[in-house]
Amino acid sequence: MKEQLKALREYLKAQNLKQTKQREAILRLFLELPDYLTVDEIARQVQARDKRIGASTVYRSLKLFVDCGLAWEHRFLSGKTCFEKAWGKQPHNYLVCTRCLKVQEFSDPLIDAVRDKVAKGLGFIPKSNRMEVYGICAECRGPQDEEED
Amino acid sequence: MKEQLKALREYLKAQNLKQTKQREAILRLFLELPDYLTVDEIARQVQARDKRIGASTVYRSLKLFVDCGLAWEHRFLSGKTCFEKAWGKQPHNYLVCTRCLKVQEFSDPLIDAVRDKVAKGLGFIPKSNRMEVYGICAECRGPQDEEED
DNA sequence: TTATTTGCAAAAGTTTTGCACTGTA
DNA sequence: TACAGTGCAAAACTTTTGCAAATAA
Repeated sequence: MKEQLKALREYLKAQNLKQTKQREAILRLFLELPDYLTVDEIARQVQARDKRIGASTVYRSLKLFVDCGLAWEHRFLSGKTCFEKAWGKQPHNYLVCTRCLKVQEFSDPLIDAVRDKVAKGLGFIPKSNRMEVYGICAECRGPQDEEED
Repeated sequence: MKEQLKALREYLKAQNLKQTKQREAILRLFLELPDYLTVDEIARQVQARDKRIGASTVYRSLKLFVDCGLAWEHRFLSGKTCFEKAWGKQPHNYLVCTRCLKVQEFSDPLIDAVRDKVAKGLGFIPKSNRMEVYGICAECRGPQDEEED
C-alpha cells in the first residue's frame, strides 16, 4: 500500500475521523494527477471516474489532505486555489512563467539560510517559507534568444 | 504634487484613459492607508470620505494602480486580495505571522542572488520575485520565551 | 447504535459586468 | 460631441454550509 494512503489512515484514526472510500479514491487519484490543478479540475477528474462523488467532498478532502501534510495549497496568478502533492517534500520554491502559467520547482540551500538570518534578526519564529519567481520560462522564451536578457 | 499622482496621470494619458476625480481621490487615500488592506476595507475608507464613490470603482481603480506600477496585489492567508503601495519599492519579501496575520517586510541581497543563480541555470528570465516566511512574530511569541525555538 | 460523512442544493462571499447616466477631453 | 468612466444592482465565480440520508466504527 502506498505510504501516503497509510499516512491518511493514521491521521484519520488519530483524529477520530472515518476512513471512507471517497477519501481514499480522491487521494489515490490526486497522487496520479499533475500538481497545481485547481479544485474544480480535480473534482472533474474524480467525477469522471465516479460520478457519485460530490464536488463538496473533493473540497473537503483536499483540505483534509492539507491538514495531514499530504498536500499544499497555492494561489498563484489565476486567483483559484490549486494543490500540490506534499509527501516527502520540503522546499516550496517556484518559477512561474507569466506567459504560459507553467510552474517549475526549484530549491537552493541559501534560501533557508536567508530565512533563518532574517527571522532571527526580527525575533520571528519561522515555520515555513516559500519563494516565487515570476518571469518567462525557457520554452516560452524560445531557443533563438537564449542569451538575451 | 505627489509623484505617484503624476505617474498615474502620465499612465492614463499614455493609455488614452481619462483622468477622473474618483481615480485621484482613491489613489490619494490609498497612499495614506496602511498596506495590506483588502479591497472592501479600502472601499469602506473611500466611502467614509465620499459616499458617492461606488465599490466597483475602487476595484477598478486598484487594478489600474497595479497596471501602472503604483500597487501590488497579494493573497496571503485570508483568501482575500489585498494591496500594497509599490512606488519606488523593489523587494517583495514578507514575514507573515500565522497567529495575528500581521505582515512585516524584509529584504536581503542574497535573495536576488539566489533568484539569478537558479533562473540562469534553468534558462528562465526572472522579472520579479517574492518570498514569504510564515511563522510567529516577536509580539505573538511574547518576551518571555524569546530564546526558545 | 451513534457519530461522522456524503451529496445535493442553497447560501455565502468576493469580484466582475451590463447598462443607463455622467463626465472628461 | 464622442467615448471612457461611474454607480448601481445583478450576475458570475469559487467555496462553504445545512440537512437528510448513507455509512463507518
